[in-house]
Amino acid sequence: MTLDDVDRQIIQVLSQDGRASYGSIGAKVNLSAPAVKRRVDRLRERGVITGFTVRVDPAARGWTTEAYVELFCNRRTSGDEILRRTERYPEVVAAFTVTGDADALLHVFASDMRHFERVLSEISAEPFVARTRSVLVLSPLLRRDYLGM
Amino acid sequence: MTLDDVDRQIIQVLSQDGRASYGSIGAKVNLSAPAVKRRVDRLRERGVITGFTVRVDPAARGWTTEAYVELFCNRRTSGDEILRRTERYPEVVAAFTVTGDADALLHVFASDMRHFERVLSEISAEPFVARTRSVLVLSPLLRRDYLGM
DNA sequence: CGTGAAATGGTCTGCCC
DNA sequence: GGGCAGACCATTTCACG
Repeated sequence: MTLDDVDRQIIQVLSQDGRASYGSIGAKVNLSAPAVKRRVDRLRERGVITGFTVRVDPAARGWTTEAYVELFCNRRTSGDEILRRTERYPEVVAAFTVTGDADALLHVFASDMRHFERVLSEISAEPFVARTRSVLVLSPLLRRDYLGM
Repeated sequence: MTLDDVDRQIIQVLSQDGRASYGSIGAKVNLSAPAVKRRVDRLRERGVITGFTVRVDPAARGWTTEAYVELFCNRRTSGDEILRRTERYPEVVAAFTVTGDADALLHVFASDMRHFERVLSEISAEPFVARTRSVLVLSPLLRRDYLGM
């Protein structure tokens, strides 16, 4: 379960370039390419690295509307049920149960305001949802995809 | 600025495996490897694809505490200033200006509650911050890194 | 857990459609 | 815009320290 310093360095390099070759990673962390590969394979097996993705600019893809939607549930609704109902919306990119007065928090992308309004009204109509409160993103200031810690 | 259907398919494949070879992508979208590469290069030039990253499980990396922090600012603080002050915290992975009573929203990861409390008090002590309100994540239900739209 | 070499397979350029 | 061919480079597996 413990990550050593080299593991952290490898993750750091991959976070900045997920397609970096094992050789080039090795050059930065003073390791040979096979050694880097073995470490990456092990990090995947251990579940630290869960995969690789492309970073897409939401606006450039045409997703101009971004919001966080707080969900207030009627009865005590389980996280599993919230997940099952909300993951069917492709617009929902993240969902959490949270502390505070709301029960859950959804991160939502939509192509425009009309689209967002439609999705919001559909989510609001889910049987377990009592009400919602939306916070719309005005300007995305920072989007990191890794932590330098 | 327009993405055609093949571009969307390529992004979809890359979102599931950011290290997929151009040949294997081409097999799925009925294109040759060089054709896929040319499209990916063009998507990068146009700013649709901003890069490639590794997907890391926060818990497996030791980040067990996750929170959203709403920022209430004293005077009218510009987004630029909020960015300049908050990006110095490696724990802050995302920042937005938002609608509603709060001025900005921060997405924060910390190794534990003590760590989070320390970061929160440091952020609260920033001169432009009047007060904060934190929503702690209990269970991450869903983390998508792409939209199927 | 590391290295170095050898076989495989992917990338990428130039050229043609 | 896409396909093809070939040179080049990365990945991957192996034996070995």
